[in-house]
Amino acid sequence: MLLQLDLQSDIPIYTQIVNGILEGIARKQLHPGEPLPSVRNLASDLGINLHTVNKAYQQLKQEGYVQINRKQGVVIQTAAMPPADEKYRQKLGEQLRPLLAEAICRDMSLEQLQHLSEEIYREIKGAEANE
Amino acid sequence: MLLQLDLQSDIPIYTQIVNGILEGIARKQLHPGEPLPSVRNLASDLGINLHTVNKAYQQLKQEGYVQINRKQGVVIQTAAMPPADEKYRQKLGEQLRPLLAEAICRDMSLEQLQHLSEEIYREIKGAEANE
Amino acid sequence: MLLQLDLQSDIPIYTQIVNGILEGIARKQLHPGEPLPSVRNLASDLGINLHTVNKAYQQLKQEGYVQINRKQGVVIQTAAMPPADEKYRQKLGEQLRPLLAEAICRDMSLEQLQHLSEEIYREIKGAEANE
Amino acid sequence: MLLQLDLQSDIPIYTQIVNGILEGIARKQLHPGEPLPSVRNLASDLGINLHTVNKAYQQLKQEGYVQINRKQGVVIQTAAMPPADEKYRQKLGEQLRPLLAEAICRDMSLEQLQHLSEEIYREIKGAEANE
DNA sequence: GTGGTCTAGACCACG
DNA sequence: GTGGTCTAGACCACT
Repeated sequence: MLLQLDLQSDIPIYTQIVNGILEGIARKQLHPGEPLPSVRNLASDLGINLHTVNKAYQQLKQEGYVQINRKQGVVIQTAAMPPADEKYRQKLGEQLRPLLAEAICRDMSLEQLQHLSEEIYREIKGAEANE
Repeated sequence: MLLQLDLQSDIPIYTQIVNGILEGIARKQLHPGEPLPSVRNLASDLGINLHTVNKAYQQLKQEGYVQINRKQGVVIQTAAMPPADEKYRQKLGEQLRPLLAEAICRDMSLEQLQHLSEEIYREIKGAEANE
Repeated sequence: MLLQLDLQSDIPIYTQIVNGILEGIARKQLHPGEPLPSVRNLASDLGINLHTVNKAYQQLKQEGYVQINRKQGVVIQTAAMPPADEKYRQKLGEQLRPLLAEAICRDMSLEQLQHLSEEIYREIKGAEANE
Repeated sequence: MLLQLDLQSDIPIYTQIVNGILEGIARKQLHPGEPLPSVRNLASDLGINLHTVNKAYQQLKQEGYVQINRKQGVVIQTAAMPPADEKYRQKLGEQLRPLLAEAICRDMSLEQLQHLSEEIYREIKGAEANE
C-alpha cells in the first residue's frame, strides 16, 4: 500500500496514517480480512516511530475499522463496517460545519460546494473498479 | 454575540472562537465594519485568558476576515472578504477528503452526503434573513 | 496637501503622517518656510486625534525637518535640511539591511533591487518639475 | 549561529530574531533542511523567554522560510523559498519608499543610494563563499 | 481605552 | 525531547 506522509504538515502523522488507510478502504484497495503491515514493518517503511504507527492502528481499532488478533496481526474489519448511524452523522456534521461556514464567508454557492465534494467523492469511489 | 465554547473539546479554544466568528460572518450576524468585543472583554465574558482570544483574532486577521487597529480594536473586514480562489479550494478539498473517505467506508451515498451538507449550508445561510 | 492615511495599517498613524510630509518635501510640494496645517486643522481634516498629529510634528521637529514658532506655527525647515551625514547613512543602512536580506532570500538580484529603488526614487524625484 | 540582540531597541525582539535568521539564510550560513535551535535552547541562549522565540519562529513559518514539525523541531525551508513575486515586490516598495523619500530630503543622489545598497547587498551576499 | 510585547510557568500531544 | 496551548500578570505604544 502506498501511504503518502507529509512530515511537515500540521496534521499529526498518526492521523495521516489513519486517513490513508480509511481512504484505502473507501477505494476498496483494502478489503475486509486483508492484513495491514505489522507495526514494525510499516514504521520502518515510513521511517517513523513504532509508537506512531501503533497509535494509528489503535485508533482504527477503536473506531471499528480494523481488528487486531494475535495470529494475523491487524486486519481490516471482517464483520460489518461501522454504520453511518445518527451519532456518526452528527459528528460528521460538526466537522463539516466550520468548513461550510468559511466557504460561505468566501461566497461559495451550494452548487460550487456540492460540485467540489462530488468531484472528490467520485475520485475516491470511482477508483473502485480500476485499482 | 453568542459563542459557545467547549473547554473539554480537543479543538483548541482559539480555533473554536475563530470558527464561531466565521459562522457569525456567514450568518450575517456580523457585518463588515462591525467591531468585535475587545480581547479583554471577550476573554472575561468567556472566562478565558485574553491571550487565547488574541490568538484567535490574530488568526482571523492573518486570513483576512478582520482588520485590527488600535483605535477601534478589531472589526470585520470592510474590504472584500478573501475570495474562494484555487488555493483555497484546494485546501478545502484536502480538508473534505478524509471526511468523505470515512463516510464512504460507512457506505454513505453521495446523495446522503449532499443532503447533509445542504442541510447545514441552508441552516447557516438561511439564518441571514431571520437573525 | 493630500495625505493618504490607512487606519488599518500596522504602521502607526503618526508615522504615516511623518512619512507623508517627508515625501511631500522630497517631491518639493512642500517648500522651506511653507507652513503646515495647524495641529487642530490637520487632525480634524484627517478625522484623527490631536495628539497623533502633534506627535508627528514633534518627531519632524526632532529630526530637523520642520521648525515650530509661536507665530507661524509649524513650517518646513528654512535653514539647511539635515544632511546625509555618516550617522544618518548608518541608520539608513540598518533599516535597509533586513529588507535586502529578505530580498536575497527570495533570490532577487542586485539589478532587480536597484531597478526597483530607481523606479521609486525617480517617481518621487521626478515629481519635482510637474507638481 | 550568532544572533545579536539589542534588548533596548524599539524593534521587537522577535523581529530582531526573524531578521537575524533571514540574514543567516541570505548569507547561506543557514541551509535548507538545517535545523534551528529549539525554542527553549535559543531562548535560554539569548536569555529571553521561549514564547518570544516561538513568536519569531511562527512568523518565519507563516512567511514560508522555515518548516516546523514536532520531531525535528524547526528547519530551514527545504522546498522552494518564497518567490519574489509581484505582491512581495509591492510590499518591498512600500517599505523602501519612506526610506528613499527621507534620503531625498537629505539630498542623497540616486548614485549614493545605489552605492549604499550595493555595499550592503554585497556584504551579505559576498559572505556566501567565505563563511 | 485599545492591542502589542514580554515574561513566567504549567500541562499536553506528538514522536 | 519537541512544539502547542493556556493561564497569569506586567508594561508599553497608540489614540
